Amino acid sequence: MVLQKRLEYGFNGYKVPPTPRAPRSARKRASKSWKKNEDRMCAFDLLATVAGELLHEGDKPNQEENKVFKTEEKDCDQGSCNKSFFLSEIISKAPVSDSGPTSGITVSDFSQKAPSAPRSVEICKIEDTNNKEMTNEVPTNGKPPLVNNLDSNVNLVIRDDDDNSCGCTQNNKTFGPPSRIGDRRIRRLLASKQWKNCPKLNDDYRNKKSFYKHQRSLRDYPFKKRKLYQFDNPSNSNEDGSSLGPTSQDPAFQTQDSHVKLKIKSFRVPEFVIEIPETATVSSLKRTVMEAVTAIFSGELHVGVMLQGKRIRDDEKTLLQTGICHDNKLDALGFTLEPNKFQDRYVVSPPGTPKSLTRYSNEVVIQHDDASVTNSRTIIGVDSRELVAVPAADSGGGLAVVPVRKSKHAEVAQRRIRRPFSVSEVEALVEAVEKLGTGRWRDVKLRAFDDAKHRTYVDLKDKWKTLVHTARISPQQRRGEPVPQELLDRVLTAHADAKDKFEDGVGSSAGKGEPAVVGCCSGGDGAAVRSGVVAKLGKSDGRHKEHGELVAAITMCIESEGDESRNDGSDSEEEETSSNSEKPICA
DNA sequence: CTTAGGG
DNA sequence: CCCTAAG
Repeated sequence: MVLQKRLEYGFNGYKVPPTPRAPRSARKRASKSWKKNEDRMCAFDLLATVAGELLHEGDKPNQEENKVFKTEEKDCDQGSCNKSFFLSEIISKAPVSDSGPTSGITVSDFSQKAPSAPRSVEICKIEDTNNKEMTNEVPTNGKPPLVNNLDSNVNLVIRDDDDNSCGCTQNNKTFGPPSRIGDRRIRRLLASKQWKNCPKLNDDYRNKKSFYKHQRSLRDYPFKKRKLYQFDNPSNSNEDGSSLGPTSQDPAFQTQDSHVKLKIKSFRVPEFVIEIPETATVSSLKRTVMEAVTAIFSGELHVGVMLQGKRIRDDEKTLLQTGICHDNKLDALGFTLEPNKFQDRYVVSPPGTPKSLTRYSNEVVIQHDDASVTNSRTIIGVDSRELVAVPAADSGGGLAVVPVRKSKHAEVAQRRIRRPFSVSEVEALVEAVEKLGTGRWRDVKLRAFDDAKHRTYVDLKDKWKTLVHTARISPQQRRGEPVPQELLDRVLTAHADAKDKFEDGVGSSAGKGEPAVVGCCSGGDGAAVRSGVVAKLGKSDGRHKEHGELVAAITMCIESEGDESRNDGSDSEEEETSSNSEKPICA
């Protein structure tokens, strides 16, 4: 199930290695499988997860959860809450024909919304993807409480209600340090019950172990089969508090005869701004949007439940008691996702200086260095967020997501995003290798990429590898931003030199460098074009950083939906992943 | 930590 | 890019 999968992959969309540190094999597996879903919007499933589990958990309240939710106590009812994402969820009997175009992520602009829109479900947008009237009939089978219809659809739409500034600020601090990892947060939501009495779940390996174990059991439990507590039995809570054993909760699963099935057909992300150069590729755009959206949901989120426009504060109440299960109006039930105000902050450097956005919650920094690039910028942010200046440490041009891991614990090892080498970088690399030869990547790094923190010597070595490969194939087979033929020729030469040196001890330059190959490369007008590029590029001062110009700053590397799997494979080919559409989006 | 290669 | 076996 997606749900399970998502849990494994974590909140921010990146794979989450098995608990503390799993065997390489396992991690590798996870990594592999993840790649295939890399471009998928995971927030979607995530939300589904939240919603589903929320209900599930709702039946059996627990302290841990209370802590979490109390954070939002001071909430929207006072019109003070800013930044809450309303998830309007409805249950309709409309047969699911097809989610159609609405399915998936829709980025829409809600900026038009009335500033004073009351924080009620009314403002929630409900998408009827089928254009059918949404009804919320209660099952006629006489079953009272739960609106449960296997055929029912639930449209979940996220509405950004940011008009009111949030007053629910640091309350959370009172309730203990929130998890920084969204993924972890979710897990806590899922199995918080079991952790009620476990104060330091983060540090205890064994606990973690059992925790995950239990979690798995939870996840594996067929979603539709999960039962909800129908009766709020005080004694239950007691049991909860006294038991950590996974099995202690099981009875809950079997008590009910009716359950709620939620199906999210679509949702919208809160308003945010993205600005990318016109020369960016469509795939770049996609990636950018993806990252932005992912970022929004990757942090810690607070979940609130609203019924009839009213916020349900009592977490101890059962769904039944709150009436959630009864006559649900179409939009009666709503969820609010509220990013932790302090964790979900983006860091934007002052205008004029390189833009950088930081998301602490998932410890990913999105940076953009446009010191010399005026026409390309990427802004990802959520309005009314706390902004903090942060030095743009990244020297490479373009947008980059740099994992910033501060916690020494076994953190999720996120795959670095692809950051195609710009022509200027290639040039710098070639230049360095020409002097140092291959095999001294450390030196190459120091010499030419010392200030490019995101380029490790391994990266350089890899790049060289692909460069050699690129130089050997025909121009038509190359992808990404074309590398000037001149550079490729030098690559082959340098490579041959190094080879000679090693094999024959002969240090002749040029000479025997695969003639056939060279011929292949220089042939065709492609080379001419590239030459032109070279000319324009001119001599750089050896520093690639100053030449983001060519690389439309957005080094986004979207593997186009179709052939994404190709790239992640072995040789990460050249630049702009989406070589297929290197043409400007407009003009 | 670096290299060198396979994936 | 990642992961690793070897220096």
